[in-house]
Order: sequence, then structure tokens, then C-alpha cells
Amino acid sequence: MSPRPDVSEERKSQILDAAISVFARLGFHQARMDDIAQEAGLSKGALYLYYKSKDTIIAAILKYLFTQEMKALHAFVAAEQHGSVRAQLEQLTQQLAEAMNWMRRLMPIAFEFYAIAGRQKDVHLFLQEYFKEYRADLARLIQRGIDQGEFRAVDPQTTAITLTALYEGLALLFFVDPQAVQWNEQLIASTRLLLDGLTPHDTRESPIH
Amino acid sequence: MSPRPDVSEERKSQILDAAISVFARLGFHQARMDDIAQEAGLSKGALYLYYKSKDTIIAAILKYLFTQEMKALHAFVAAEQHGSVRAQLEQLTQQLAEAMNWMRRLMPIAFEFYAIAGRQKDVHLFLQEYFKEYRADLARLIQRGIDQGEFRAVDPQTTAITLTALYEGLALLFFVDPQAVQWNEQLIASTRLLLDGLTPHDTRESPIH
Amino acid sequence: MSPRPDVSEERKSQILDAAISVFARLGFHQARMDDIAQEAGLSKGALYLYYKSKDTIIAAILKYLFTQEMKALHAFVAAEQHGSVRAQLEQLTQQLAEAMNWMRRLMPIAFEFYAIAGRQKDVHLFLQEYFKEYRADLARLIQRGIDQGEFRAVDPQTTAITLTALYEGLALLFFVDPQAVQWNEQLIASTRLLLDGLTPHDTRESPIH
Amino acid sequence: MSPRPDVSEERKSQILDAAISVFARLGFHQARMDDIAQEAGLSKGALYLYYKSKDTIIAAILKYLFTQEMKALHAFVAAEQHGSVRAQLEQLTQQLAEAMNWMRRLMPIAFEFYAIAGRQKDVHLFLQEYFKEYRADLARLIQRGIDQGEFRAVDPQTTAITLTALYEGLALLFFVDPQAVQWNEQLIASTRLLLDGLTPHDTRESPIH
DNA sequence: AATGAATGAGTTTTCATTCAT
DNA sequence: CATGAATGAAAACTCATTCAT
Repeated sequence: MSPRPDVSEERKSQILDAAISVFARLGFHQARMDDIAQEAGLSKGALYLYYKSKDTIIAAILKYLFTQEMKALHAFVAAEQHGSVRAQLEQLTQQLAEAMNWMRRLMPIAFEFYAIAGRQKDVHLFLQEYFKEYRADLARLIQRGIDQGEFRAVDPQTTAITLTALYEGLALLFFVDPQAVQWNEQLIASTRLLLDGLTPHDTRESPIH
Repeated sequence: MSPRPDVSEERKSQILDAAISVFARLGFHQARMDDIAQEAGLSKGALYLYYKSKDTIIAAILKYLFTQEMKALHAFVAAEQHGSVRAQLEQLTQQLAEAMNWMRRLMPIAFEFYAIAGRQKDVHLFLQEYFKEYRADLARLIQRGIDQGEFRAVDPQTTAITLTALYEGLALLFFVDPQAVQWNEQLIASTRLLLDGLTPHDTRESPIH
Repeated sequence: MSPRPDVSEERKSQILDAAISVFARLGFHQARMDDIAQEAGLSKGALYLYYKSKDTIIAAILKYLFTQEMKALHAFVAAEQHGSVRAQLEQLTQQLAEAMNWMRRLMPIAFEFYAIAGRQKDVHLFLQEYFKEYRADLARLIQRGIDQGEFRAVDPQTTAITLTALYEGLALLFFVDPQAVQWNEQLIASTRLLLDGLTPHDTRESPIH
Repeated sequence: MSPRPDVSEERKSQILDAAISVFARLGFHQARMDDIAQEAGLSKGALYLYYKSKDTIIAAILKYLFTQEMKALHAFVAAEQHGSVRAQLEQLTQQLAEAMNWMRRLMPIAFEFYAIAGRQKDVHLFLQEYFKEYRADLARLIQRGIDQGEFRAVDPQTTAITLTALYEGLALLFFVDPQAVQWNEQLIASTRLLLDGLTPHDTRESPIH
């Protein structure tokens, strides 16, 4: 049918990959279109055949990165529906641990998006949606934990927020000091701490008031 | 005869305030020196009387912001040495809750610094030091909790990292969705969750395997 | 298919020509890059495609101008090796006379280079080399005059310096007052004066004391 | 009468001295009013009490420098009216030799003025007048040499131009390469060469044709 | 489809000049 | 008289974007 296969999509992701690489290294502002073109092995003009502007590329990266992230979580949560939630959480921890190699170089990009969210409505809304879904997935997991009697009858929403915050915060701390914050070990330790609490059983106060 | 009072320090902080305001609104690179000058009620030239360059202003903000933050925590941890650590943590939570008004507009700036840390050694080192001190303060608090028998014999370092990550992560989530993440309530809830754990007492496993 | 011809060299000399024109008219620092761009019929940005900076253009002019000048002298001195040196000197005079049309507008540029030589080592060294070669060429000519018995046994170096100085000085005086200093006539007269001396034959003292 | 003596003139020359120093070191453009103020030990504002602008200072320097120079020549030429002109010329040479210490650092300034003359009528006219007087003084000297029978019946104007050019040219060459051009020796040698000529007596052609 | 030469609006920084004290 | 803080016009340089080939 089509004598030459459509290279359009291939080119677009070729450019996207290059852009991610360059942006991660230099930041959105300091990265030049020339840098991206060179990294992609294309001419500067070619970039504009596939993306309308630098901002369009940045927008595409926003979608791509967080959608990838979301897919991973979705897949994970959807997968195992029956085992122990505690075990599943520790598996998630494992998955996050492994994902860090990939995420590490992308973190500066993520931070720039967070910064931009403060002044660009569309970016703000996109991230809002992302985190909403992220929390929803975790909330469902937690709800199952409660239903299965593994967890106390906490508020799943509030707890999902706590868990999400923990992951994001740990990623930041690891990014800033990989020596002091051993990613794998810390993830496991923090997750267990959240599961088990700081307070010894016998002195534990009633959760309300 | 009447020596004009030295306005140097006043001007510097006048400019710093203006710059923070403008950078928070527009980001480091979209903000022009003219914007800062206008916000400060000075001429562009005056800026250069007190700061060598735009980058110098940004560097001054980095120091100023995180040092302020650190001071607040230091003061807090140093203050009350004898009461219940659990109570003190809830007070810290309260203090953080109140600080959010101030922090809120500064968060885009913080995120830009995190992003920049990826490519600027000096920024990276500064933040590393900041978080190290932050964790150290919390670790001391936690150690006291353990000593006083309020907390289980957890690793204070690891736990301090967890707590710091929790705060940072919550701030991010609140920043992205203040509706869904009620700052005050969430802070309290998350802190209590960490103290008490997710797992019901009677089913709680031993912390290690 | 049809590879566009490399316009790089063409552009560079196009810009150089324009820059010489503008610098001669306005001086190095009063001339703006826009002026050069306009004179060259290019955009300001195009200038930077071919020269890194304004200083780079100035440096290129330095080399171009004095190298041109040197080439002319080299060619002249190399050309006629057998005739009377006196005749050849008068021919050189003639050549200089004709070159003045071209040199005239470049003299302000030359003076700026002399001024700059006082504070820029590289310019200083370049000019040093230029004048060294210039004197060497003339010294060879003079030596031949001595060898052929046309000239007294003067020191060729010292005499070459004298001749070079005379040319440079005359150019300055002509530049300042073309009315009072008739270039062609003055060149001839000065050269002859140097050849024949001021002192009448019979009263001439011995060269020493 | 005047309780406080007028410090105005003192200040003006204080500033002029400082400006000459700074301009010689940095050039007209690169030298900032602050530099001059600092060198003069005054405030920037004080400069403007005595000179209307940077250009006014530059103009004052132009007048000062060349007038000084002129005075020296005038005084010299006016002084001895009766001895041998050849001897007087050698004395002038001696005086020039001694003046070089002072002139040396001023030469970049002189060159800048020559450059500026190309685009500023007033500077041009001033220099024109300066060189006219300079030549007139020398022409008178030469005329006397002719009258006294020391010199051939050359054209005094043309010869004065030659002599002036020689001095200016030698100064340039010395400025560019003080090693190669020994000022004192070269001045003497060049002057003698001009007096005695290159051509041996017996082969000397008739000056015309 | 692809190229890369050319454009020119936009930004930081400098510095002569002013003027309140 | 003297000061030096403040001004703002000016200029070099960058780089996203366009478009002729």
C-alpha cells in the first residue's frame, strides 16, 4: 500500500528523545534548537517540520514523560489484584527502585515543569491531572488493603497523598544527595516505616484526637 | 556634615525582595532586569550598583531562601527540649502549616533551583548542605523520641529522610493541587500516619522480615 | 542535487569591506555592528555567522590591511633586481603615490591600530613584525645600492628605518593637510632630498663629528 | 584680596594630568570617568564642575599636548639665531631625544587624535594648524641655513615637511619597536643622513631631471 | 522532505551625565 | 564646592524561526 513507510512518527520520537537528552543536560532555556537538531542527527529546519516550535517540543515532552510514568503505575496496580497489598507495595517499591536509573536524568526536566506550572495554566492542569490519577491508583490499592484487613481504616485519599508525597520527596532528596540517600534501601525503609509507624504499639494513642 | 545614611543594605534587600517576587511570577529567565527594577522602584542601572549581574541576584536568592528556611527549623528544634516529641512534631506541623502562605509563592523558585542543581555544581552543593542540615535537625528530634521511649528504635537518619521527604513531597502536591491537598489537614494526617503506621497493631509483622 | 556554492569566503570579505568602510568613517568604537551590517547589505545576525565578534572583525582588518601593504612592497622589491636603485626608489615613490587613493580612507584605521598597539600585545607584535619586514625589504634595496656603488657606505638598517619613517611621516602630514602637502610632489622631493642631502658638496663635513 | 586662592585652575590641570594618564593607558573609549576621577583623587561629580563632558576633557588634552610640543619647538628655534644651523639641528635632535621619555606614554593619545582627525573637523583643523606652525618653524631654520650657505638652495617648505615627517615617522617606528629603533642614535643618524644625502659626491646627479 | 543561511527582535550590561544632599 | 547614588540610553550579542533551494 504505502511504498515508503510513514517516517513521521519515527522522526517525532527521534526528536523527542534528543530533546529530552538535551533539555535534561542544559535546561529548557539554555538548550538551543541547534543542540537538539545535532543530538537528533537532523537539521534545524527538520525540527520545524515535525514540531511547530520549541514550546511544542517541551509540551510534547511534558505529555510523554508523565504519561509514561502513569502507564507504569497503572499497569502495576491493574496487574495483581489478589495478593497481600503490603507485598504489592513492596513490589512497587522495587519497581520504583529500578526505574530510578531512567528517571534520574529526567528529574531536572520534572522540576522545570513543576516550576513552569506556577505560571502556565495548561502545564498546571496537566500535572494536576497526573497527580490526581496517581493518587487515585494508590488510593484504590490502599482501599483494598483496608478491605482485606491488612490496613487500619484510614482515609484512602489522605493516605494516598501521603504515599505519593513520600515517593516524590524521596526522589528529590536522592537527586540532591545520592550518597546520603541510598535510593533502594531508603525506599524500602520509608515504605515499611509508613506501614508500621513510629510509635510502639503499647504507647500508641488513639488515632483520633 | 550630615553623612547620608548607608542605604546599601536596604537597597540590596529591596532588590532581593523585588527579584523574588518577579522570579516567582515569571521564572528566572523570562524575568527581565527591567521587571525587577520596576518592581523594586529603581532604575535598571541601580540594580547593577548592588548586584554584579542577574546571576548574582539569583545566587543571593538561593542563599537567602534556604537559609531563612533553615533558621526557622533550627530555632524550632532548639527551642523545646523536654516535652513529648510527638507533641513537638505536631507543633512543627503547625509551624509548617503557617509558613505555607509565605512559601507558596516561592515554590516555583525552589523548583527552579532543584532543576538548576542538575547542571550547576555550586547550587547542587548548597542544596546538599541544606538538606543535610535539615535531616540532621530532624534526626536529633527523632533520636530524642527514641531516647524518651516515645518512638521505636528506628534508624534516626533513615527516619529523618523519610520525614523530610514527606514534607517536601506534600509541599509539591499542595502546590499542584491546593484543592485536593488541604495543606493543614494533610500535614497533620500524614504526620500522624507516619507516627502510627498503616498496619493494625495485632497484625503487625516484625520490622525485619 | 545542486549543492549551493559556498558563499562563506565571499561573505567574509563582503563583511570585511563593509567594516573597513564603516570603521574608517566612524572609528572602531563609534561604529555599531548595525552600521556594518547595513553597509554589507546583511543582517546583524549574519555578521555573527562569519565573525565571532566585533573584535574578531577588527583583528581581521588588521591582518588584511597590513598584509596587503606588505605584499605590494614585497612584489615591488622582488621585481626589478638589476637597474639603478635610485631609479627603483623613484619608481617606488611613484607606486606609493598611486596607492594613496586607496590608503587615504584607511589611514584613520591605521592610526587606531597604532593607538591600540599601546595596550594590546597581539596588535603590538603584529605591527612590530610588519615594520620589521618593511625595513628589511628596504634595507635589501639599500644594500644593493651600496653594492652597486650608487650609495655611500651607510648602514642599511639605519637608512631603511629612515626611509620607512619618512614614508609614514609624510603620509601622516598629507593626511592632516593635503593642501599643504602635495603627496606626489612631496614624495619625490623628499626622496631626492634624502638621496642628495641638504649639505652642498664642497662644504660637506666628514660624516663623523 | 582673595581669601581663598582660586583653586579652579589647579583642579583643571589636576584633572587634565589624571585624564592624560588614564587615556594613555586605556584609550579614550575604554577609559571611564570613574577612572579619571580616581586617578585625580576627586569624585566623579567634581570632574563635571571643571569640565562639561568627557569630550571637553579630550579637547583640552588635544590643546594642551600639542601646544606644549609647539612651545618647546618655538622656544628652541627662537633661542639661538646665529650659530651653525647644522649644529642647531643636532641640538634639536638632542632635545627631541630627551623629550621622548615624556612623549612615549603620550603617543597612543597622539595616534587617537590623528585617527579622530579623520572624522572631526575641529580636531582636524587644530592638527593642521599645529603641523603648519611646526613646519614654519623648521622652514625658517632651513632658510637660515640656506642664507648662511650651509645648505643648498632647496625649497624650505618642502624640506621642512620632509624633516617633520622624518621626526613623526621615527617616533612611530620607535613606539612600535624600541628595540630595533634606538631613539637617540637613530635620530642622530637620520638627521645626518638627511643633511649629507645617500649619494656619493662625485656621482651625484643634478637635482633637477 | 530536508537543509542551513539569513533574519531581527529581545536582553544583559555599561557608563556618561545629573542632581539631591 | 563636593559627593556619589541614581538614571537610562545605547550597543553587543543570541537564537527561535523562516524560507529559498
